[in-house]
Amino acid sequence: MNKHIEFDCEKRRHFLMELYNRLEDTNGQTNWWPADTPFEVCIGAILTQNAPWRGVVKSINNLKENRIFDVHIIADTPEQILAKAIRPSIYYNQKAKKLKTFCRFLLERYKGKIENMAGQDMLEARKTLLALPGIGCETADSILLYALGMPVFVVDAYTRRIFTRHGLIDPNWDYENIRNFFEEALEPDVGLYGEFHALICLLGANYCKRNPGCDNCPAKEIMGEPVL
DNA sequence: GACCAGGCACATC
DNA sequence: GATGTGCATGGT
Repeated sequence: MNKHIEFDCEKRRHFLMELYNRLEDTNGQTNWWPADTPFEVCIGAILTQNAPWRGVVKSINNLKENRIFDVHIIADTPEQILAKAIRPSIYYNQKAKKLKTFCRFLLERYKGKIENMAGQDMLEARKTLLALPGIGCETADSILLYALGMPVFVVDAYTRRIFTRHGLIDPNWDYENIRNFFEEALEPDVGLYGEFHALICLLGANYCKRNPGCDNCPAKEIMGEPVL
């Protein structure tokens, strides 16, 4: 027995677009992901794992100020030095390893440029990224969408929490189930996916964190009363 | 001072 | 294959 409301693709598309438009009306264009280069998107995607974004900004600034922010230099910098620079991102020892592994991978396979993955088939690229240690579904999809401009819907903790809370997805669904929920219903539009994910994150951070009743939430009218 | 945030890997059952 | 646990900062 599923607890969530089931609705066909067309109705779902309608609903999601209504939600998207409402969130955009409230917040405007987010222009997420904030990064100067596709490489910076990748580094940010790894650093933001279970960490607030403000810490990631500090970490990236530290890397830049220390002139480490370069694929060759990160690959060759001792973990301790990296860890010190990315301390504000939490789990800095683990993440220092991840950054080095990722940069070495880029150098070995793509001449140090993530852009060189862009010609690859999307599913192949996804598989390649997921095979790397430290890159899970959300991180891989963030890289595919925001660094490579591939139409993948990024699912994060907020997406799960918000849509579960309102009875729109099943609490037991895994990452792929939730991704399909969006991708089946929406056109594969990179701009739409990028903005939608960002708006969901804003919604989560501003209204859902410690507000089970969803008071004052701009999307409540469309999403309905919380059921969980 | 407690709580928890835009995950992931690995151990254990 | 499902569930639990370590990682370990800094703002509220």
